Amino acid sequence: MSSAAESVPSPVQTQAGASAGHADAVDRILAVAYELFSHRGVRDVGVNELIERSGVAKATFYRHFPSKDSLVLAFLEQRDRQWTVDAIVSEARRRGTTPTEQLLAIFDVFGDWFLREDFEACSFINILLEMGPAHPLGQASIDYLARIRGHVQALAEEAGLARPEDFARSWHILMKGSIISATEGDMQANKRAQQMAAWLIEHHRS
Amino acid sequence: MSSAAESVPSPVQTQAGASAGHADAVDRILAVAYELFSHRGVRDVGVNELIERSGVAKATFYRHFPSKDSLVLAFLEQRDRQWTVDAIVSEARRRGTTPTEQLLAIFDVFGDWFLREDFEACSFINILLEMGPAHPLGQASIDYLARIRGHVQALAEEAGLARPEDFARSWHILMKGSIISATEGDMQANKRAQQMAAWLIEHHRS
DNA sequence: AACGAGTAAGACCGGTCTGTCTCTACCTCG
DNA sequence: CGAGGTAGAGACAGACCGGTCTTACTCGTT
Repeated sequence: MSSAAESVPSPVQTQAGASAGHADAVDRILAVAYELFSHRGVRDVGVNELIERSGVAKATFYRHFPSKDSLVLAFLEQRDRQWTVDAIVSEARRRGTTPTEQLLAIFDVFGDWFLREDFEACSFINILLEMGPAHPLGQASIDYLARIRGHVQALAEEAGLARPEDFARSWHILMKGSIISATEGDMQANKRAQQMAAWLIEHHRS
Repeated sequence: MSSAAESVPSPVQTQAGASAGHADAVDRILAVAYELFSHRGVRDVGVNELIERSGVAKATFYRHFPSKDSLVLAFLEQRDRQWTVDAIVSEARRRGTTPTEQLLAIFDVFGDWFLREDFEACSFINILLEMGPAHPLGQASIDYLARIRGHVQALAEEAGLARPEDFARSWHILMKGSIISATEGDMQANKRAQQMAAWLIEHHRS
């Protein structure tokens, strides 16, 4: 179940005392990986491009990440922190005052996100569909998607809605569907989903 | 807009008069391509595997399809016929008597489809996300997704619903979101989407 | 001053990719 | 019969893949 966030080489405690001169190689690799994986997926990005863009030797790369897939796992964890938590959930909580407002604000945040010219869709969906649900990276993506549902479920409980888990699963259908529609070019997808989301809230009151 | 269904080598009128002895090579290639592309996407399937599985020489393959991408375009067209039209839309129309029932029956058909052990998700979404919306194959996928919306819009018009295009776009969000949820393993995703779909119909009456 | 750890640079390996080309066999039509 | 088109089989090219390994350099610590 929670096999997603586990043994990925933590970029924090890199090198206990022997902190090398330049910016840590691990940090540079992770920054480049985030940029490339989030916009182009996994298979389209090769190890050679990753090391060239991060100015790192191949041996250094493989000292910190035993395989390309392990770097992808680290990217997914980073994506959960920077995108799911910081960019979406925290921002939506900030924009609303009541839990219900905060829930609906998710689709306002989506609206701003859809308009970015480097809109990259949801990496968890992308990688799940790219690798398939049986692949370890697909499994990890499923775990992180479940974490997103967990945030929604927490807000539903704060709002006192009935059957919070069912609510979160239906809500997530609206989130994912609107992201695909935005990828197709529908810039009003967030508004359409938000309208249906309001009806969903209404039917979960009581 | 409608650049999707165009110059793909039609498997019907292959060889006007010089019909070769065995089953047409084009038909075998297309059958194998449908099986492999629908379940594993584009990049995971190589030309060598395609020709081996269809018992065809490489030169024969490239005589009929100038590139791998052109075969993918032919697959997308076939997918539109066999899956969108025959398996989903026609089946949903068969299951319901009124246009409203036929619309809601889409999610009953989805329910049966989700339960298949070789459930392969939506090839148009898969390839759109795999190649990106800027790639020709991603563009073609967007076109075929628009055709799906066209079927929904037609049913909405038959049902006399208000703003049929907006209705179809919202409806499509539910279809796509439930497919992703099914890929994650939620076998009730069709029911959740169907409930929200009923509310959507309700709000488009008048 | 000497050492060891970590680094950049890049050659290298075996394998895969799309796409081209050659060769031979067959079948049909004139 | 013979020509032309289509077929299967497969070698080959050129690029790229993930991953291993060697070399030389730069540090901080002792």
